[in-house]
Amino acid sequence: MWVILTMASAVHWFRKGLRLHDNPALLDAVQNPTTTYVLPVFCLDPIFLRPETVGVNRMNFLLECLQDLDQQLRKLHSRLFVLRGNPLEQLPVFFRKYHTRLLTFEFDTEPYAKQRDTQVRRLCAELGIEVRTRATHTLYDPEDIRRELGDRPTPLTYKSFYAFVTERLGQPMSALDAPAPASGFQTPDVDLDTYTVPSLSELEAYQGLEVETPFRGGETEALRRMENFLRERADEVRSFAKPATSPTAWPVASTTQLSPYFKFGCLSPRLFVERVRSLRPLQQPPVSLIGQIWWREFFTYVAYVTPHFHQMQGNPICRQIPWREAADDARYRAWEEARTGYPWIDACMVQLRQEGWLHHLARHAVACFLTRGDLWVSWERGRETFDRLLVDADYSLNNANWLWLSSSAFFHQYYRVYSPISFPQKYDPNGEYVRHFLPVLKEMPSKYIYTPWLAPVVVQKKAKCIIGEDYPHPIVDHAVVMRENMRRMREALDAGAPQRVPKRPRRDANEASSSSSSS
DNA sequence: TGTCGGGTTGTTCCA
DNA sequence: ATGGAACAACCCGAC
Repeated sequence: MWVILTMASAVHWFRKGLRLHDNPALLDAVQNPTTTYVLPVFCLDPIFLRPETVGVNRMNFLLECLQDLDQQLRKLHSRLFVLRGNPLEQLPVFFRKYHTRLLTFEFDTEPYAKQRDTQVRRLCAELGIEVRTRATHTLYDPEDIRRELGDRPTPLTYKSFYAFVTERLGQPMSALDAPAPASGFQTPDVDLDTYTVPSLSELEAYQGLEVETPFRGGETEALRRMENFLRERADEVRSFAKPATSPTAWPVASTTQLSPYFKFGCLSPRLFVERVRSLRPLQQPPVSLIGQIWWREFFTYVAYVTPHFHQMQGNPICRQIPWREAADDARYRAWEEARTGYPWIDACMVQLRQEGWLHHLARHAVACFLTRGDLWVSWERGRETFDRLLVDADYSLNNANWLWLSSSAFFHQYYRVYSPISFPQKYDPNGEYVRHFLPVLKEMPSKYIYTPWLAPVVVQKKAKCIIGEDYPHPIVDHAVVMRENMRRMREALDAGAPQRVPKRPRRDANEASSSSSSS
């Protein structure tokens, strides 16, 4: 113990980036010449230890990531130190105990992380600890993009973002290897029985909650899944076109399902891009597999530089739309609890709750239904549900996609509405997906699987599913509310966009100029 | 403060 | 059966 107390240490703080490969901040700690020991740390922040915020499926996934990380580190004769509590309180105690001189971590763009990390930096300055960070959650450092953009406005379309970044920044950095066993990775052999990775049952708030997700956390699993997909489904990788994949494929999904691993950084996007590029010829962005990583890049960047990105109020790129009052939440609850009476929507919501994952187009369908399509409930509420239930819930991507689907930002063709009936019909005419996730409809004839309320009573009886008793009546009439909502959207745009020039009137130039000469 | 082409992933109807 | 137009008409970015 005396020895340890006199030797300086470097701490690598894992938050996301839960991997050993392509982790330059970890390598900075390992290779730092003025410190003897490396202490890999994760801090279980109580702000995330609540099932109302982080659902049981994602919490379990996180703990599995930490277990895997610990095991991988032990192969390097190191280990993971798991601190419990607010990092601003726990880290300094740890720093003093182990004479920390250097702190490294992966740069994080999220608002909570930004303010937390600012405080940690301040604290380190007081303690005389050097801080080094690396931006490795995305292909590029968002600060590099911001610097290149200079005074230009933030690109709000995929194409303009992609064109600008590829032209100005060229290829992303290549992925780095994990630290080798002989890399000088030294971790003191102390506190063996403390700072261990907890099991789910040790987290009080999660006791008694059942884990249903099929996703197993960790870098090892991420790499295995990626290599497996590249090997077994190479043709699909080459021809991959996201809009052409099926949202009803189950149990073998039509996509890679790597999103939970990207969310926690179990898998480096740079490594993924390099590995996919080894297969040729490839489909091109935006629909290609690499194109998907660019969507992540685009949304992460815009979320980073946009104030109040997670809400309508004060968000400069968000349409101001008078969504239904928050107090009137019967519709929201029906949606979240899979009781809308539209089998396609409800089946999706059951899969979301059980597995913590939905195909991208299924997310589109339920998001459109909750907001501009049918229920006219604020996208912020749907965002909260996704944030709690998705194993892959990511601040930037989740908010961006809700902005998109509610046609609040990025996407503006609000008259394109997903039908909860004909949309799933083209992928799954027999409704196998619905029958699996809503067993109450298992016996319903295919003709009525998406519209069971239209089935004659004898058919309902024969299927052992009486609408109104065993399965609810539709909460709204899609054909009717869709029209109403389009009109509402039109009104909201007229009211909220004074700079907008109405197309219809356009009488003459004089009138237009006199009405707009306000300053 | 114009114009126009295009926007990862709509639906319905008709030929 | 598949492909194209009507539906109603948005905003962004490039010129």
